Amino acid sequence: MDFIRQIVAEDMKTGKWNGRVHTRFPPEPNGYLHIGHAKSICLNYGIAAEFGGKFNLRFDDTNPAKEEQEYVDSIIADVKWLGAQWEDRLFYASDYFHQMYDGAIELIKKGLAYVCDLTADQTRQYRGTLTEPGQNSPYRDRSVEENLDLFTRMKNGEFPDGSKTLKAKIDMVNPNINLRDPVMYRILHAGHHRQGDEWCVYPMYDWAHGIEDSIEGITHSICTLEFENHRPLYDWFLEQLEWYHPQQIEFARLNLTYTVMSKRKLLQLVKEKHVSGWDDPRMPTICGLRRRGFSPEAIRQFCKVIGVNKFNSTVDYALLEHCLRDHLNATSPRVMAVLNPLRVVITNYPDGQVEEMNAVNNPEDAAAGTRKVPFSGTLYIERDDFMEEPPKKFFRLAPGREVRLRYAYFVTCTDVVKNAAGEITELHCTYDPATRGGDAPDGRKVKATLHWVSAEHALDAEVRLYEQLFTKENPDEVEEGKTFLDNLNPDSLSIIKGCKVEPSLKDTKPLDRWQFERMGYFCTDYDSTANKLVFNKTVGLKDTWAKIQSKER
RNA sequence: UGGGGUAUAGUGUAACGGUAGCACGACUGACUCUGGAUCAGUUAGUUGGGGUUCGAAUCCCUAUACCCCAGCCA
Repeated sequence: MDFIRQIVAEDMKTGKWNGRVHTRFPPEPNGYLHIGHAKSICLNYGIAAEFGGKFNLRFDDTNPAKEEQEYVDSIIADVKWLGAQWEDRLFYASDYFHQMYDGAIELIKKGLAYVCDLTADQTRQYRGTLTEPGQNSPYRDRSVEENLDLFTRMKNGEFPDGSKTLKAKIDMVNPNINLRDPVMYRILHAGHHRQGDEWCVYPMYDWAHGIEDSIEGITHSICTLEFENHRPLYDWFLEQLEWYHPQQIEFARLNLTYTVMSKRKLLQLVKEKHVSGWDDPRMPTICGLRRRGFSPEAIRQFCKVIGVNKFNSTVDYALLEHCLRDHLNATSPRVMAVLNPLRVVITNYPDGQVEEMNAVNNPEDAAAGTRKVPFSGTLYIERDDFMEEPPKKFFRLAPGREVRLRYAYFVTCTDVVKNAAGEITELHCTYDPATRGGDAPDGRKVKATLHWVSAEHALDAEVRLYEQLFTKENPDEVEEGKTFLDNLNPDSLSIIKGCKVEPSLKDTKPLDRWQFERMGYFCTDYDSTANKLVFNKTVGLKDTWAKIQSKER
């Protein structure tokens, strides 16, 4: 059990919150959610679910300059897709603006907040530095009446942006800089995506967040490590207000190898078109992973196994892939698809004959049933499954060698047909009619089983292959003068056209997940239509042959 | 140089004064109509130095390293 669940369990035992558990996920709608957010969602929702508590989805929309409805919509869709349930508790911080305003008036009346006329620049100077104390603002000792009057007029829009702020009167020499009279409100004559033009002052995070949690009756306010320095402020505001006071707990955010997670950088990748959009299958965004073919179960399992801690760490991307394969293996229907087709003619197969072969849909799941796959005298197999001069450990097809065509027949390669340039254009094989279905009655064995499609029945498809978006485990590790963009992998996307897939894929819909036998897991793309099938490679199967090859190289 | 945090195999984590365990990865092998899956096994760790204790990853001292904080962002 992680340290946060231990705290919650202990609180349940002592009755600290009267047996309640109430968590929340509070995204700012200024970007798309990514796998790091999934960690937080799974943590917060998971704790609520496990302890019989409640979970809120709340938009922390206190900065109209950066926030948009588009992000709100995507976040709702992503949290829902991940499986977290908030029932009727979808909230917006901006709906609490009146309560925040009232709270500010209260603090002014207690002499704990004041209107300050210092500019942003001056505020910075008065704050001091990490090692030097700050100085009191000359406006710090205004009377309650004057503060009330000025703050009201700030709210009414009488002053221009940046001309005044409301600050908490705490301690300008505190070693924790966050406590040196932090700004509670700034003037922003900006329309809010939900509140319209009602407000000319907007609350800052430190002031707003505790109030939001307090209003919603949150018990455990779980956030990331960088807010640890802010906890004294979170506590201070709620103590002075004497409002209901949740406990803030911080945990380490997720880092993943070969991945950038900062909103700024993800936004840059999108804006500068290094990727096709927020849902580019190479992006670590939830919508990107979804389009890539990830399942919510796989992401949830990943969030479970990485654990929760207070120290920074970087999780190996291979662990994510492991969780992915694990779930996809159990659930994905198998299908045969030839990505790089090589034509095969079965020379002794009766002219014009077509047979329907029985194929298992998912050997991991008997309930998935079987299907028929058409077989004929002209087929396609994978080019990589044939070698004219096979090295020792290559078990697949080669001249004179017999292999099995999955669910069909044993075939033996008799001839290699080449064009003028010496490239292999076609293979001639013979088949053994006695091996129909894939088993030899005489018990003889073959070392390989190949996937195939019937040339006449196959559907054309485009397949998009992906590699890591970055070439370095840590994309932010760069030489002087370079940026993470210099670590972009130029080969992260390759598009293969002219792939041949079995006819059962005819009616596939976007987001359908498949295993292309022996190739990997694939997901039907949004771009796919009945006339033009398009698949994304989610992740390859573990490939021992590829490993042998790369070792010998 | 101020304050707040954190250090366990290659990676992610557990052990809460009592045999350092699990997972991923890597490597062997078995099995297999997916070179998948499955199964069996191997590999490798408590940041350094002191102390307390019968006994320390755990408690104390000390050193070191890393992360966060000087937005009218969250």
